[in-house]
Amino acid sequence: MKNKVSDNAESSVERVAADLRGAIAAGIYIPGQAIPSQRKLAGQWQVSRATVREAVLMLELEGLIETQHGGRSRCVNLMEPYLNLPLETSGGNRELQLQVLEARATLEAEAAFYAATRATDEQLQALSSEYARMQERNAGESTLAKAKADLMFHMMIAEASHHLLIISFSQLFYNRYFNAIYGVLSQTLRRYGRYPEGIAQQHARIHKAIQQRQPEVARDAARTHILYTRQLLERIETCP
Amino acid sequence: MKNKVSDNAESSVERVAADLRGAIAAGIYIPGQAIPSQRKLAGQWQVSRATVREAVLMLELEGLIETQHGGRSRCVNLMEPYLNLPLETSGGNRELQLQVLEARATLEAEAAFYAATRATDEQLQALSSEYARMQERNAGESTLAKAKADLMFHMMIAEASHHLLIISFSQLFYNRYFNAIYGVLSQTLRRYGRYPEGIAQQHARIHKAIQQRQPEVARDAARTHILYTRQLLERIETCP
DNA sequence: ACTGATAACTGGTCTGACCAAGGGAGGGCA
DNA sequence: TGCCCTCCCTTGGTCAGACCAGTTATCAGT
Repeated sequence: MKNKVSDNAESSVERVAADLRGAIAAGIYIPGQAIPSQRKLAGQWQVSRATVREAVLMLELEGLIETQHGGRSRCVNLMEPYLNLPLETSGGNRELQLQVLEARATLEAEAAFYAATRATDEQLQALSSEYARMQERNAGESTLAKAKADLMFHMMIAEASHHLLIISFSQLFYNRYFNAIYGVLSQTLRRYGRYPEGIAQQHARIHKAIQQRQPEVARDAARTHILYTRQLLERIETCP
Repeated sequence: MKNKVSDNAESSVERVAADLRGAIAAGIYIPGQAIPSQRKLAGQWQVSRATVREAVLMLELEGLIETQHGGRSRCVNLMEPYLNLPLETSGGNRELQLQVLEARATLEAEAAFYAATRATDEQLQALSSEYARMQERNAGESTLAKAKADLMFHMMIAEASHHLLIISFSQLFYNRYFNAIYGVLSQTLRRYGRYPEGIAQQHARIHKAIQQRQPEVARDAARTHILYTRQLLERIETCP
């Protein structure tokens, strides 16, 4: 008798598609980043390219990846269609900045949590390098460069979370609200002339927690960090 | 410059998929009925079987067709998942019978309309043959046989409509409510000993209108026919 | 440093073959 | 006669290798 529901004898293409879906969901392939070519995937899974093509077609119809003749196939950002918020983010709108930072608090906290849980050793190492680089850069470079270093640090944490939704959302978030977020940093720097003590310490705490794989600590550290930033903005607003 | 929206240079697989979709939507392939094999489709469209397979896969993921290893691929009934109504249709439930006939009035009317508009010449000829056969059978066969002949006549009209939704719905409708519908016929026959005058005339009118390709007339004739049947049921109910 | 040709990719399609599973026609059995 | 079983053909699933058509990175020449 056949068992349609839990059919163990799944076809090759379904197996490949499931693996690929899993890899994407696990953040092994980052949205916007190219996935291996069909030929490589075929070799990797020991199936023919025809089978890989059918699997890739399935994922494409599901909206997980997109292909381009001649170009490489890449994984799409799942949040793209759902994040069409107005982006008048010259950095001047305080209310929006505050809201963005509130949303970011949750996002960063979860990203840090999962990064501490699931980051690969290579990612931890890369994060460590980037952290060191950020500290160097902190002494004597332009505000923009510091902002970008800060962004890179947080983005790497998001990617290390291996969580497709977090990665997708983070990408869009940082792309669209770069000004809103780093307008805070800019104003802070203008006011204090340097990073406030807290930020460097918080970055250190986040970094340490992730490196030591302490998810709860990392989540709390990230959340505290963002809310601290938010507080800075409020202070600037109320005490010009 | 590329035009993503109205890209004229669509790929082969997309063209084949579109054609196949069109053929199914046009009722060329009836739900439940097998579509040509991939090899035949490949020959038909002058493309490779790999391309056909990708097109078929697309339609399968869209839920339009289903494939079975070794078996033939067949077009699915779109309404199946949406028609899980209770089917206690022993033919005794008067209220349900009335409701069914009301729904059928609209369904048959539209089917007749589109049949008169889009039936192929072959289908008109087949319908004519079936109509003649139904008349012969009307003189001296079992009630069940008459009911089945009646059903066949209406089903052929539905198929000639070349309207996927009408065909899908008709299939399920007649399968599930056969008893509810032909309980009416059975009771009518028991009461009058033969078909009421009206029914034969109405069948003739529907048939004639479709043959002469008069959509409006066909629609009206079909609607009148079903509502007449409904009226019969009410009369039986109120005057036992 | 910039530009333009070029070579090395990529995805899209084709061919022909084999395997495995369903389905129908026929023969054997009761 | 009627049922069941087997065999064979067709079907979908997979494979290998090839070619075409776009993209992209490289590198020589300006």
